[in-house]
Amino acid sequence: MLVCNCKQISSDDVTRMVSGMPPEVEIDRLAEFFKVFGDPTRLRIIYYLSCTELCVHDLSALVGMQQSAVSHQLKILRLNRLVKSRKEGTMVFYSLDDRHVDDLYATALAHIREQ
Amino acid sequence: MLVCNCKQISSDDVTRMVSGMPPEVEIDRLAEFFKVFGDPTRLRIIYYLSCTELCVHDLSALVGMQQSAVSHQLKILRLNRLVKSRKEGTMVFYSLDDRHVDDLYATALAHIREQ
DNA sequence: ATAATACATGAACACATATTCATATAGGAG
DNA sequence: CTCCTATATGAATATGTGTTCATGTATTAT
Repeated sequence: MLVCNCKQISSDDVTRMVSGMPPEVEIDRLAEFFKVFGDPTRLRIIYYLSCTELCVHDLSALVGMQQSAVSHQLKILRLNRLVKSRKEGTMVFYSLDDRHVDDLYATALAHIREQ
Repeated sequence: MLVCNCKQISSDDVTRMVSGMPPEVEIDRLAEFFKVFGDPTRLRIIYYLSCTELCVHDLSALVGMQQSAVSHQLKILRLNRLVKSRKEGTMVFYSLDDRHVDDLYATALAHIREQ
């Protein structure tokens, strides 16, 4: 790996940086994970589920979208282990399934609220 | 806003949830912000900049992408105030410009590393 | 002046993604 | 059984996004 010498970065430093880099698989999973939060509809769903457990119908009423759209998004959230579901009769109740969600939410909110 | 009564959620609770919901503009900015982290190339750039200040040429060598691609991504990072730039002659040095970046990175990494 | 280097940017293209529509499945009521 | 409700899912479509290519701008050197 060649690097220009504009700042005279030693090849040791380069080696350290490159080897400290998380493996590609992890970077990809990380990107995938952030992408899940990168959609307003999913963020609204996450917000409402942070208030209380909700069924799909209630969620779609609250976010003002069709049931199908909400189901599709819930599947993405489920696959990324951000929500879990519980079946009760014909209904499925969803709730948050990750203690990191609130942290991420709060940190990101702090960022965008700074000027 | 109508909600089914499968869990007998009081209309007071609904009002509280709905009014506690961040305004649409904020949700959109939040999604936009997370979207910035939702790309492997940008995550790699962020990682290298978390090690040290770097010029565009070095960055493109490190991430193994064309200078143009890196410039495009740096613009996105700059517009979202995650990196700042400093000009020195013909070169432009980039560095991280947000104290929340490390937090987000660490929290998300903790999530994906759990099982 | 010209040449060379560093970076930025617009256009184009390929690919991903969110929503809608239609339909399928599954459970409960009659 | 049939009907209805709740949810899931595949296909289609419109929109968004990342990369490349070509080119533009700016600074330095000769």
